[in-house]
Amino acid sequence: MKEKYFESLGNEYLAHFSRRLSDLIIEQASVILQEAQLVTPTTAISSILFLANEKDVTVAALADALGVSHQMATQRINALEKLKLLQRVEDQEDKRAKKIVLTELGKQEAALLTPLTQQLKSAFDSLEAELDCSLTKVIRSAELALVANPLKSRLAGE
Amino acid sequence: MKEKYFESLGNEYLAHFSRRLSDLIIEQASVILQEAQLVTPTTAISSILFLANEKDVTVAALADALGVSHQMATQRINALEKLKLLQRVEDQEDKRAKKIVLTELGKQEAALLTPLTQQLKSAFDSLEAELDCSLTKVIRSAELALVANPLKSRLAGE
DNA sequence: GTAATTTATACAAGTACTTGTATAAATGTG
DNA sequence: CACATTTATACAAGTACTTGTATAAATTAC
Repeated sequence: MKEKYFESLGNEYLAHFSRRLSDLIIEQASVILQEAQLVTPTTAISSILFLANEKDVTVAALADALGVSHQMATQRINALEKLKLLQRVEDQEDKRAKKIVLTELGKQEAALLTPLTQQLKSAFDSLEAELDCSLTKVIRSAELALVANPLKSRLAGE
Repeated sequence: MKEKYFESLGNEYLAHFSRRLSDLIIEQASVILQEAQLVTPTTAISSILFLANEKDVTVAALADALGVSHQMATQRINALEKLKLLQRVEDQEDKRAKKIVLTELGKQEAALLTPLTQQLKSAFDSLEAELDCSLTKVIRSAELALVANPLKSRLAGE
């Protein structure tokens, strides 16, 4: 098989490969969720589990906990609200804030998701064992390293 | 500093971290391109360089070379055409096909991009040296491993 | 040599994310 | 206590990708 041009590319293609890996994982995890009759989008698993375990969660609290922007949290919540997995409830003390609570359907999802998440963890363990590398740790370290010392400051001759 | 909930998450959050790394790299690389007065979007660097080095490139050839879908190639070409970096030219032999050629502006970009890409490579080398891990290789290996043996087949008890 | 298929391309809509902007309620300042 | 600021939320548009659908030209099949 002739080698593709992109296969000769090196680490300057890292963003591309990293994005592809992310998309692939989401795709493969979605298959598993769908087969388990779950409606939660893969990217919302962590939101559902967090809401199942915490009380008095606001948009801001969810965003902070999951390490995403408020805008992202709003959009994920909108998606889950459409799926009738959660509801926004007015906060009586602070009328700006809204409490986010799982519906009955949402709680059922959470109950099914919890064991599935454990299984997914073990699937990723199998992957990391095969690669002989703690992929998650390395990727998170890379992010921290780039935040501390961005590409610009790593250019030759700077 | 209190640990965020998401920091306690393990590899089941791999897709999220991988996506974040990709976005961060694109963001940081864009800064460098913009400061160099370049208009090429980061994600189109490889397209520009490929077109600068190859003749008679069609949409299909570009997609194949870069390892992306035809739809993606079409969209990237559309974006670069809007920026006046390339043109579509009717193929006289095969009237279905269109040859993609860089404009003068596109060639200027390519001339500036070539040395910058080398610098970016060394910046990534510095990152990999710091991590003591060939990040690109690991990420590509992960993708190949997941294609060969998807998450579903890695679930405990299968 | 007409019909079915394959090849080459492109548009449109959907997902997950971003930034920019907006609005309303709480808080802090003089 | 009125005015400015901060906090909490949300909508809208833009990017990079996906899938689904469409169209036209070349190839193959009989």
